[in-house]
Amino acid sequence: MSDLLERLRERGWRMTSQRRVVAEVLDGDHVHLTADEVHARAAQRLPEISRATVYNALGELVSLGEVKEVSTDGRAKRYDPNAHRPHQHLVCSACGTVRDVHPTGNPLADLPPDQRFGFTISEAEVTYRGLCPSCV
Amino acid sequence: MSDLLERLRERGWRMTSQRRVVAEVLDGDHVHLTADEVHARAAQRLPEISRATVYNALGELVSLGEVKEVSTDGRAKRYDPNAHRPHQHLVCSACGTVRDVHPTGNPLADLPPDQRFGFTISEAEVTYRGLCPSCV
DNA sequence: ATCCTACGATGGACAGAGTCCAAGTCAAGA
DNA sequence: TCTTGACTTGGACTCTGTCCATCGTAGGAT
Repeated sequence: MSDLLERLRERGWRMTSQRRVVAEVLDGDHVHLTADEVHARAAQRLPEISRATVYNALGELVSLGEVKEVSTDGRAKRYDPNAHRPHQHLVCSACGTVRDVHPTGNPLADLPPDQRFGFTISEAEVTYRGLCPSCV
Repeated sequence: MSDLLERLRERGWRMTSQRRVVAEVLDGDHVHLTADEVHARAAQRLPEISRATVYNALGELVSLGEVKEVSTDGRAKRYDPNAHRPHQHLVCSACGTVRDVHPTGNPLADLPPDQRFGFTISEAEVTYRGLCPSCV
């Protein structure tokens, strides 16, 4: 079944029903749920799961590198399980929908040394904003 | 004196002591303050200025296009008065410092049509993350 | 210079997102 | 099956931001 569950088990993540449900909710492509959305979906299967547990599990998945946090709008963070293939995000300014996209080129290469100001740069995050087909 | 103040006056922005102080605090280069930081600095000069007023003024400056909102970390938004020259941001993952940078190339051009999924894209925001010289 | 009034400021209540903690529960190894 | 350290719970708390009724004032009118 789920690759994510497999990997977590292999890495010795203590499996509880709560963690399983959170991981299952996040599994898949083009998933960009907020913590509250994850909680709501998890609660459909496990009604008494608490918000704190969801936050804990999400935080651990992020630490493990299995999920990426995405702040698209300065409001709730979204959690993106597609952490293993580098990609960027396309965000609808109206409805907030998020899509994974794969631009050509490497944005890191576009930052010349004299623009790095002594920073040790580790990543470049690109967010494309516009209106999605349903919102035009 | 301040270009920003000049422009605001010309555009008929009703000038109050509070608004003046907020605009003065924001004036300058490489300024990326949070609303609370703006409030703290404004309060040094005008002790009774309220948080609501700062938020109102910031919101209006953003609507007027004189200031850009930047969410670098999913926490407090930062306000960037350098709204007239397009630029991107370099953020220290440790201390949160933000620098304006000017990458070469146009990130919008790096998103091929088949990666636009019917969106009408209006901008591309690039955030470079890494460690600043003081945090390495 | 003074008056008017619509627009702006105030602060306190409220809301949304997230963190923390003490106490209870349970996964998984012995 | 037992044990125990790790996990979960829910409520209190923090931080960021918004809302609103009331009060104050900038700046045009006189």
